[in-house]
Amino acid sequence: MNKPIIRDTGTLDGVPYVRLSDTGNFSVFKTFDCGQCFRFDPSHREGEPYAVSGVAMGRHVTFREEDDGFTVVGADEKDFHTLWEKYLSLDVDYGEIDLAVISALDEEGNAVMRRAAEVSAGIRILRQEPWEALCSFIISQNNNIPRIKKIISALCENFGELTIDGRGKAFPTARALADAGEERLFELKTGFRAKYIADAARRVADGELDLDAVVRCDSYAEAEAELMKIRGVGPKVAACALLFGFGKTEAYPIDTWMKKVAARHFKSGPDPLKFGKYAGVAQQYLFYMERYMGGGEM
DNA sequence: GGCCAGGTGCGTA
DNA sequence: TACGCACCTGGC
Repeated sequence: MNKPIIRDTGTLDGVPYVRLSDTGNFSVFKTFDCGQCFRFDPSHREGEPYAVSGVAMGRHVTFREEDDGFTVVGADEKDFHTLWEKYLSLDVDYGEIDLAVISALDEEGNAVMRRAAEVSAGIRILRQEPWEALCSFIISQNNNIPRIKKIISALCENFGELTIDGRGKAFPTARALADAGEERLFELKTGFRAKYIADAARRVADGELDLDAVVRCDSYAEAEAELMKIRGVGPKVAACALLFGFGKTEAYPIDTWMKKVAARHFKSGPDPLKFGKYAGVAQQYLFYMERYMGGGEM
């Protein structure tokens, strides 16, 4: 695979930026539109190239599409290499993964996967911070995306630290949410999830649950079991957290959309084990096709 | 006004 | 083990 090439660096109104080319088929739009993260929103003006802005890794940042790549605003060259290249999974060969996921099933299944990979081309599985991903997907249960974003934004506003450039609030630490307590969390409209967030925050803050150990854990079953000790974390929430925050690309979250796509396109399954290490990417392609492309009809 | 939203825990057979 | 059902809340 080609490594991204840095075309230009500089500052605009005192804010550093890095412009990149040779980023493969990477799509800012699809990556941030596919429901894997909840702290970014479109920020371009009408008629301008698509851009999203938000806070991740404790920094305020903008990703803007360019004709030959994209620009990161709010980062210098060093930030790009130490933070965003990994965050955006630009070090991963998606060409190779695509080939693997569209040849993992039988003939009929492969045709569906080819279509899903085609409409999802450019999506990257983000490597979000473990605690943020875990907490976010606890909030996501039995909930819709606008409200999920609203709740997370309220948590950040109330309990998050200011970003280093002072333009936003970081995702609150587990300690901050543990100290806030269930009642304060409930007041921020988290609903029945307040006790779940409080339980997760307490376990992490107390060191009872070591998130870094879960990241390092080679066994998916063990990692999943560890997260599922938290009240309110079932297989779906665990899988989402592990996929989007713990680097477990074999995680295969099955939600209502995946049930729809299975019913629509497959007699049974598909069997995630057939996708092996890249089940999570296959899942995201199928999910995106069903959720955002109306099921992938031509 | 009832149903649903990227589920989970709990009670019941 | 396998269901059905309640659950906070906001939008349609």
